[in-house]
Amino acid sequence: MNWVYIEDISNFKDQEVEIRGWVYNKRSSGKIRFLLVRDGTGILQGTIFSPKKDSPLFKQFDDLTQESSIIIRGRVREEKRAPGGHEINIEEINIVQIAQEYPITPKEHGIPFLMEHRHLWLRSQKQHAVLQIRTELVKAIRNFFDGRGFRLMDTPILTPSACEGTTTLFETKYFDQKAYLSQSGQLYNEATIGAFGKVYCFGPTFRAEKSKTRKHLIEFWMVEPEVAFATLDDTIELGEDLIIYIIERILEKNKNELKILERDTKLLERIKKPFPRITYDEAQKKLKEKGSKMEWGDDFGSPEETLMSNIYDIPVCVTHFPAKIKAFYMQPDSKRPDLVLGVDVLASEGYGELIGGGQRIHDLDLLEKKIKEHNLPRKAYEWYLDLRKYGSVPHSGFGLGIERTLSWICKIKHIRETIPFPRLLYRIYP
RNA sequence: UCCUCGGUAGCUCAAUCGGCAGAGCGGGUGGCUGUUAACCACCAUGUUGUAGGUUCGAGUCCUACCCGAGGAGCCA
Repeated sequence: MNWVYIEDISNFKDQEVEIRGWVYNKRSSGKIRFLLVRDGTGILQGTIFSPKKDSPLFKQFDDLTQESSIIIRGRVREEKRAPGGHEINIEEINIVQIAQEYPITPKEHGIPFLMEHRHLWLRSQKQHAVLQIRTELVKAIRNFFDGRGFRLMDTPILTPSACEGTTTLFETKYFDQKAYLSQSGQLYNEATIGAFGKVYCFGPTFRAEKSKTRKHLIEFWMVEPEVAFATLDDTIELGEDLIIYIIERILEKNKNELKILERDTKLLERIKKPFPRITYDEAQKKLKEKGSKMEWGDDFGSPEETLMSNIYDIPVCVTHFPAKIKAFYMQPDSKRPDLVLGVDVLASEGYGELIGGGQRIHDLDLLEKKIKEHNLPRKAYEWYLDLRKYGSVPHSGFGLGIERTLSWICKIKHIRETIPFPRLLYRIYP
């Protein structure tokens, strides 16, 4: 018999097929029974029809519990009354396992309970839809960079010291030395561009910050392109192109998932290039007018990010930040040395920073000076300084947070639902 | 780390002034030939987060602790 997946069911009209999956729900009405089966690709309604009450199929149906694993066989029909428009007349049920009483019922549950059952919660429709979009998002990102000739460079997760020094790192043992979990692959990719020209890394990132908000994960995924000879403007344009490519791709491939999530796709459809650009100076002034207490020299707070996304209905690029609120490697603006050539791309609809990046310092003397100013251990950065000794070039890049981007596209309230097993402050189970 | 809120049946919640701990879902039993989180009838379900205190009497008041949620700072 023909084992098929539910997503392909419309190709098997009036044919005998086999479906392997789990009981999503069941209903009965006297001599007709309805079985909703889930197989990871969709949900299909099966019917059992019998004039006799003591039919063996009915007995099997009655034994089934929510999430029991089964293999069913029968003929596929088009059926307007069935959810999804297709239905299977069940002729045979093969019970793989009768599930114990399933904790997640088709009613409401609280967040603590669902988080405790994350391993099962993934089976629910909305969670399934978000993660389905996640796989498409990752594929889109890879296609985008591969299609533009970027080389994938996997940067190390175990690193000998702080990449940026400022944020908190997870410390671990490396035999008889200390090591830290990576919080960015950027510095390493500033080396690989010397070998490959344009590169990207895509991997997990760890931040031991005690952040407890809907925008933070302790472990998250980030894609970081880096391009030799690229300026700030080049990197902004690359970021815009990437975001637009992702959106177009998901709008095309994930119509069904976006519908399940009740996402208003009009807000995504109107995102076009170029994104509005605003300097830090202008942004600070504008925010002050709108009632923010932010002074020149302060970094954007959460209320400021929200204010910004109320002003614009597509993502906005903020550039030219005060040097003192940004990382040591950022290239100063030649006209205003107190500013750096950095960019933050803030999402629309209040989803915060999607991209952070900019142009890096390529001058050896300047970089040495900055390392000293930031009290960083010079020895750890010897290799990084080497890159400025042997054919140094202006170069730029950025990092885009996968989960932030996904929560924005799906309009999910909390970032914890955008990764199968979120690592959060105070939660590492399951 | 700080601020705010919460913890009662498997789940979601209710319980008036401190006075018998209860409803829906889920589970069980029966009914129904097109259900859409089906419906109808009946049945069972409790260390009220933990420890102590006040009181004739505590889910309710007090103290400490534990766990969780929302937010801030920091960031992608």
